[in-house]
Amino acid sequence: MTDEHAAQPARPRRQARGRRRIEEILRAAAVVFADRGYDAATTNAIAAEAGISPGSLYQFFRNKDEVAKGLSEYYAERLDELSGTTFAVRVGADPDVGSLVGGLLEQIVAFNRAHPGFKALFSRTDMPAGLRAAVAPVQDALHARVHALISQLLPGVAPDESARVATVAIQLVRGMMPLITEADGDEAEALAAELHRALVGYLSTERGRPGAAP
Amino acid sequence: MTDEHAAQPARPRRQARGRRRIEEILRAAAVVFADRGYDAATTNAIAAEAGISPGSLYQFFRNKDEVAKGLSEYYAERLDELSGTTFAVRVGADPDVGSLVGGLLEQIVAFNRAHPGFKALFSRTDMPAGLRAAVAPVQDALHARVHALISQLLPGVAPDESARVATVAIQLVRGMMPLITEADGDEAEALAAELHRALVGYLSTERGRPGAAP
DNA sequence: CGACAACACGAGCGATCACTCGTATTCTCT
DNA sequence: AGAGAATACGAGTGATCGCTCGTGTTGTCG
Repeated sequence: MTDEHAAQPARPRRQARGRRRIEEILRAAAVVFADRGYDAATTNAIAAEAGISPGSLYQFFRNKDEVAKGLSEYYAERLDELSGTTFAVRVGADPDVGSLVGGLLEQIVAFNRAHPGFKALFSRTDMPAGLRAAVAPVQDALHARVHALISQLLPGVAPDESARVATVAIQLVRGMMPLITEADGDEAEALAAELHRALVGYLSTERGRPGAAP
Repeated sequence: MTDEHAAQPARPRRQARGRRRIEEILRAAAVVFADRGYDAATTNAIAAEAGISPGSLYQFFRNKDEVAKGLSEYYAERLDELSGTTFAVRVGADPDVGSLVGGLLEQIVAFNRAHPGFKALFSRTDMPAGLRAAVAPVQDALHARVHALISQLLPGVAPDESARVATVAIQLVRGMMPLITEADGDEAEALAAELHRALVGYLSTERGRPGAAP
């Protein structure tokens, strides 16, 4: 939520009250995005949820896309907190793909449940241009992390191929996440288990030197 | 595009001209949905693309959601044409999952390329309520077909589990399709190959009686 | 305290969009 | 031919929404 290197128009020195407001607005935005989706969410509804006036929202965010950007940066920080424990797994000589993916998936599902607004910003297959631009940096950061992990898992694979594998793995998870988070209890567990199968199956397929087809 | 059993308000007896207009409107809707997405598509833009006035569009469709519904039914018919050749595969005693999935995938990718509006209606993870309702019948029909196929592929699996497998398989494809259709040439091929790996890997994982781990 | 900036308000502006309505033209059926 | 239905037009309506602006309040710093 910190705000580095600004653009040309001098940005205000935030007071403590203002910083609290920003947090509150992002919390409200998450709520509204979560249950109406980004397009249907109105800035007035976000302001109302935050308990402030529409004008006040624009004291802190230039427009709706900037709110989405702020929220996505917030999520990026929350993900960074996980990365120390989750993504920074040291893969040994003989990695157990199943339990590795299992542990990761469990945390990712938990994260999505804990942050219902997350999938409104990240788990969309088609995004309006403004939203896409707002979340792109965070998407890229996530991809870099997953790519690093995949590279360790598939040591012999060329970087551009492992980058593609990372893209695909992320996309598979993104596609399934709405199904999982919207299902209840047992069905959610079962769907998560299916996603686990899919990922493990995917990452375990032969990917050797060209020419070898079993 | 035929129109069965109407609701209570008596529907007009369509003339040949009207039937042609409906086709033209759906074609226009596909174009506009494809390059702006459903939410950003305006009914006036659809009318303009179809070369008619906004009022004329509403001679044939009650509202925007009905246009989406009409288009999704059109796509359903196109998919039905494929089903004779594609989905009605007789699975032998020893099915080759790889080539089966490969053949299917090839046709599905081709279908998505040939019908750019398709993914705007079907490959979204979050849909506005009206759109969801409009495409639900077609989604269900597609699910039934895939489920039938999966049941043949996984003979020992209980119906509710194979239904879930069908849901997951469809979702994996839906998630990947935008990536594939928006990539160009080689990258699209590579991504399709990755999706193929993922599906085959997924459908080939052990799913037997509990307790048996290789 | 004085002054200046940050924060806050909420009515309302301008633009957009789904959809309507009055009217005119074309088709179909007898 | 003539009547009624279907098709066609397009300016316009009502509602929504992102965002602004004038004004007032609170915090900060000397």
